[in-house]
Amino acid sequence: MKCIGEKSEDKIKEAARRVFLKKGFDGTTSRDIAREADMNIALTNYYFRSKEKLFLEIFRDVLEMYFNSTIEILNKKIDIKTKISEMIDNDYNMMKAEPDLVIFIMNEIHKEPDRLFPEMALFKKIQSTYFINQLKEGVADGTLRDISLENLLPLMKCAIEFIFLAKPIHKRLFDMDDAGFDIYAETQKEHIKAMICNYLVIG
Amino acid sequence: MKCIGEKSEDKIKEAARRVFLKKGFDGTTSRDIAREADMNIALTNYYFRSKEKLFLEIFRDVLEMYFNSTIEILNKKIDIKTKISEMIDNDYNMMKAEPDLVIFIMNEIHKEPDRLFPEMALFKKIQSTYFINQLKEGVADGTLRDISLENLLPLMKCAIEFIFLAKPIHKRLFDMDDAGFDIYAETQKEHIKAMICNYLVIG
DNA sequence: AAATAATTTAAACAACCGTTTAAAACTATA
DNA sequence: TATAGTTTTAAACGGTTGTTTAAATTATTT
Repeated sequence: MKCIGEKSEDKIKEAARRVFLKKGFDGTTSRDIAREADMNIALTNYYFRSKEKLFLEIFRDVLEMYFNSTIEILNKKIDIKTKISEMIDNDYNMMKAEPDLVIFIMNEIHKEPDRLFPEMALFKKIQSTYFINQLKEGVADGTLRDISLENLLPLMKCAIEFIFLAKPIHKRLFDMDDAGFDIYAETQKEHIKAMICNYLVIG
Repeated sequence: MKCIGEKSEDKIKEAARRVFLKKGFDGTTSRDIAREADMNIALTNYYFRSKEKLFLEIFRDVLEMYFNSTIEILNKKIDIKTKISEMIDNDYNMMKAEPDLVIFIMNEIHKEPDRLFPEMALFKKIQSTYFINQLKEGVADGTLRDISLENLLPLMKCAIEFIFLAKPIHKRLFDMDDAGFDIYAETQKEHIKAMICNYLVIG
C-alpha cells in the first residue's frame, strides 16, 4: 500500500468537508471536491459510492463534533457558574476555529430535517447529563431560578453562536473589520456569562 | 390589459420568494419557480432577465423587511423596558409568521457576503435610532448598565431567533411536536425578556 | 518475475441546468 | 375588422451536473 502522504479516501473526505461547510450540499459539485482534494473526479464515487453518501458521512461527523464537547462539559463535576463560563468559552473557541460549522448544520437541517438526523443515542446523552441534576437540585433548594434545561441550554449557546452566524451582518452593521469583530465577540462573551449567572443564581 | 387575478410578474416573484426561502439560491431551479408559479419557464427570464436578478430583487426586499420593523421599534418614544419587551415580541411574531426568513438571510450572506449587501442607508438607520440616546443617557445617569448597542441588540435578537433557527434540532433534542415547540418558545420569550431587563436595568 | 488485485485515469454517459428562440395567442388601438 | 404591440408557449440551445466505463497504472502476492 502507498503510505506517502494521506490515504486518498481521507484526502477526499477532508476536502469534501471543507467545501460542503463553505458552500453547502447544493452549492458543491463533485468537481469542486475533486479539485479541492487534487484528485481525479471518479475517485469520489470509487470510495464513497455517491456525493450524497459522502455528504451524509460528513454530516454525521460534524453533528457529533458539535454536540460532544457540550456533553462533556455538562457532565463535569464542577460548580454551575464555572460550568456556564466553560460552556460559553467552549462555544466561542469552536466558532473561532470552525466558523462555518453551525450555519452549515442549521441550514442543511432546515432544508431537509428528516433525512439528516442520526440515531437517538446522541440526543439521549444530552437529556441525561450531570448538569440536569445540578440544575434540579439548585432549583429545589432555592439557590437557582426555576428554569428547565430546555430553556437554559439555548440561552448559553445562542448569544455567541448568533453573532458568529450573522458575522457579515454585524461587521457591516457596526462597521467592524475582522480584528474589531474579535474584540466585539470577546466583549459579548463576557456579557452573556454575567447576564446568565446574574439571572440564574439567586442571591 | 388582463386584470383577472394577479399580474404574472407578481405571481412569479411571490412564487420565487417562497421557493428561494425554502431551498436557497443553489437549491432552487428555474423550473421549480415556474412550477410553483404555475407559469411557463421562459417567463422568469422575460420579466426578470435572469434567475440571479430575480433573486437579488427578492433578497433586497427580504433584508429590508427584516430590519424595518426593528428600526421602527427602536425609534419609538417609550421606556426602555417596554421597548425591549416589544422588540422581543416582534421578533417572536416574525419567526412564527416567516420561519424560513432568518436562516435564509444568514445562509445566503454567509456563502457570498459581498454581493448581497444593499446601499449603506439601511445600516446607517440602525446606527442612529432614538434607542441609542436612551441607552447612552441611562448609562450616563447610572440607571442602566454600561453596554453598547452593538452588544445589546444581538442579545435581544439571538435568544428567540436562535431557537427558531435550530427548531428541528430543538424539537428532536427535547422531544417536542409543533404544539410543544410553541409553548416552549413562549416560555423562552419570557425568560429572555426578564433576563435582559434584569441585567440592563440597575436597581 | 509473473500473476493478481487495487488504485487512478481520461473519456463518455444521460439528465438537468439557466437561458434563448421564434412562432402562437392574446389584447389594445385604429 | 385589420393592425400593432404585448404576453405566453413549446422547443431547443450549449454547458454543467452526478455517475459510469474500460483501460492504464501501481501495488501486492505467488
